Amino acid sequence: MEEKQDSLLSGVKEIARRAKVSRATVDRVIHNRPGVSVKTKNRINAIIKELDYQPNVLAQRLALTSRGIIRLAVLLPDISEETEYWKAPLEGINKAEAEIKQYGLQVDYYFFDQNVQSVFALQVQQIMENNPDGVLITPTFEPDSIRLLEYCKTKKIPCVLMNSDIAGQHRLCYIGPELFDSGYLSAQLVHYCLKDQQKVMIVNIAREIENNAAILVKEEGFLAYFKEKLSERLLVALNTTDTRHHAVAARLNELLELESHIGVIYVTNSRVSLVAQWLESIGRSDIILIGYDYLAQNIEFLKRGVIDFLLCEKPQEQGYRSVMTLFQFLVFGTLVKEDYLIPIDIITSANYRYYRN
Amino acid sequence: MEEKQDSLLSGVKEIARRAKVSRATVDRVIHNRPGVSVKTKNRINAIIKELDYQPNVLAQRLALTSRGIIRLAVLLPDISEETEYWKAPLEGINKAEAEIKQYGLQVDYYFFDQNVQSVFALQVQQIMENNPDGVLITPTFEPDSIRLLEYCKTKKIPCVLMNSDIAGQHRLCYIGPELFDSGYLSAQLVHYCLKDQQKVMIVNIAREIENNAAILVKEEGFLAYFKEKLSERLLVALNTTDTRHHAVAARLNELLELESHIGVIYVTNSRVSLVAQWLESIGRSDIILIGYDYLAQNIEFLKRGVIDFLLCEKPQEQGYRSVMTLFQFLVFGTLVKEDYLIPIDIITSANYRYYRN
DNA sequence: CTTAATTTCGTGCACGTGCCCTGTGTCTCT
DNA sequence: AGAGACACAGGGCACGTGCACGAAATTAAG
Repeated sequence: MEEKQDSLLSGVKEIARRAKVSRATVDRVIHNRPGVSVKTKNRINAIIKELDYQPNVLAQRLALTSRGIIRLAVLLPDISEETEYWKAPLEGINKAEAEIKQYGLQVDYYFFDQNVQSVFALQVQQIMENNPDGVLITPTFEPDSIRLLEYCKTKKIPCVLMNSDIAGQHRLCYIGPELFDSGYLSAQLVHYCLKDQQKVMIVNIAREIENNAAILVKEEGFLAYFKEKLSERLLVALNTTDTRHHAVAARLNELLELESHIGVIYVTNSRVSLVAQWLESIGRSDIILIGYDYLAQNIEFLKRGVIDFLLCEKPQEQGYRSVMTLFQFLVFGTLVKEDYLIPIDIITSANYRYYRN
Repeated sequence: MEEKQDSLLSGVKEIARRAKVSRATVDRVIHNRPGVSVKTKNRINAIIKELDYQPNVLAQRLALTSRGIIRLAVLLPDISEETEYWKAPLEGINKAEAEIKQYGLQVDYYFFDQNVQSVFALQVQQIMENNPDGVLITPTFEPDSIRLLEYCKTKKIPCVLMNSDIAGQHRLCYIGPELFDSGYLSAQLVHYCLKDQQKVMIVNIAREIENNAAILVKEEGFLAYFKEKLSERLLVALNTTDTRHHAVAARLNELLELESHIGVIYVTNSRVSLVAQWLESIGRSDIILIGYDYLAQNIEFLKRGVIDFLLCEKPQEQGYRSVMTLFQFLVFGTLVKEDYLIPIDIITSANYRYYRN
């Protein structure tokens, strides 16, 4: 025995003392390594349970520092002017990276243009060739995403999906909002604001609407609410794949001509600022405008009362949490029980100051 | 020199190697301890800056384990049936405690009845006698709270205020919502929901209304919105210090008799479930109801559509963050730049599933 | 110049864990 | 009886930091 017999030693030492074995043996039991008889194993496990032993996370990580580096592959849309949104998840990822890089972790970034599927496919290929220890992707294009997921499954590489999900695929977890309920919630807000005899316009602005799962699911949720509580006849839809301002404005003018009793407009993504700009230009401050995401330009319109509600889903936290989940899993083997569904936050001009993305 | 000359040692060792001194000297410089010549100090500081040295938090804490325990005093309302709300901050505090107790930290709890000032005063006295290293309080009664704050100031004990603030007092920081804007936001929601010719009822239910800073400030914010955007004449006020259900219901019935065109009711605290119960009993599902806090009973009414909006201010996170702030300050000397204003979240039947207190 | 006082700096241990090595005793099979 | 497999003991190193103690260098006092 190397230990003093009296005191409240913590951790493995104490277990070893009580079980009258050495630290090494306790260590073997804790890590399920061979070389321990069943009898001893049981005895040690009983003591572990009795003491409710929790390993000292600090010491654990510290000890792990000396081992080899772990490489994470992160696949994200790049940050163009038109998709400023993706800055936020990236910031979250950077933050997580900064926190854990000193513990032997490295993040490799792969970017793609959301409008160009071939680049996405290429980056997926790259990731597979580089053989990372963990993967984090936003599955913008489903077929290639599934290819990557299959690869991860066979290689037993944990993969986290972020921002939108793919049903029925094997993955470590999904971290992001429940998009259906996001649309449903929007409809509920619309309902509260809607006066008698007014109609609602639902606006999709994106280069690829049919391939954009996020938009489609939100719209589905939105429609579901109207079917359930109101009537689909109150809805007027507008889709435009031309995302330039004048094109959007033209379509909106056109439609407003036909439907004069629009009381609320719901935009299914962060492009709501285009509609806000238009609304302001035609001087219609009476129309309620609901859209997505805590972006600088959206907040400006929110302050001025042009945009009334912004729905936000903590993109920064999504990024941060995704990386941390991979980290926890790879380093400590923390098993992930379920998806982490991000809250759907409602932001107005009265509470945006306190929001944290 | 004890170091190998070649490689990428991290941390203090590397600095020591470059400065051609020992780790201990670097250590002294980092912690501003005496015993280092000005020349050496400058040289080391330059290298620290050059390398952008960040201490390894893990190793830091680990090393601190051996030192004496730090005691935190926490002063909270106790959890009675009528104030279930306080369970949440307590849970947050417990969570933080669990995380940091293995690093030599201990939390002492002091509870009081929100209706009995004398107990509060007594507990304040107790805290001062026990001479803690850090203090966390919810300043329900202002005079005694100020007494404690003065004590902390002279003794240089850090003190965090949670849930509501006291203006102009010296303290480490305030962690909680901006209550004025909370009321203001409620009024904004009311405005969106209000139909023509409808009036709004504002309801205060509490034993002590005049002494309850939280209620008063929220009400102020609410009124401010109406003065600014609508008219005070649309408001009907109801105060009751009798918090039993039948008393509240009686007062509500009375008032509804006089004012038949009530379209929205705003309850300034978590007692909103009392109003919800009454609304349901008289079968008025048309009246919009807005109140506070993610409590089980409130959520039940939210699900059933009796309550329409709940404003929530992450009470659990408030507790967690308060303790962690004290911990960071006491253990690492992390200086606290400013108050942490908690977001004001809007919860409806469509997004409550994803809310995290 | 010598000696004491003071300043300046180095060494070694501790924190709890993971993982390696060597040695020793025990049991089983040939 | 000898060989091999197994179950452990015991020690050691590493991770990066904080700190007590002692050694060395410098300065002040005699």
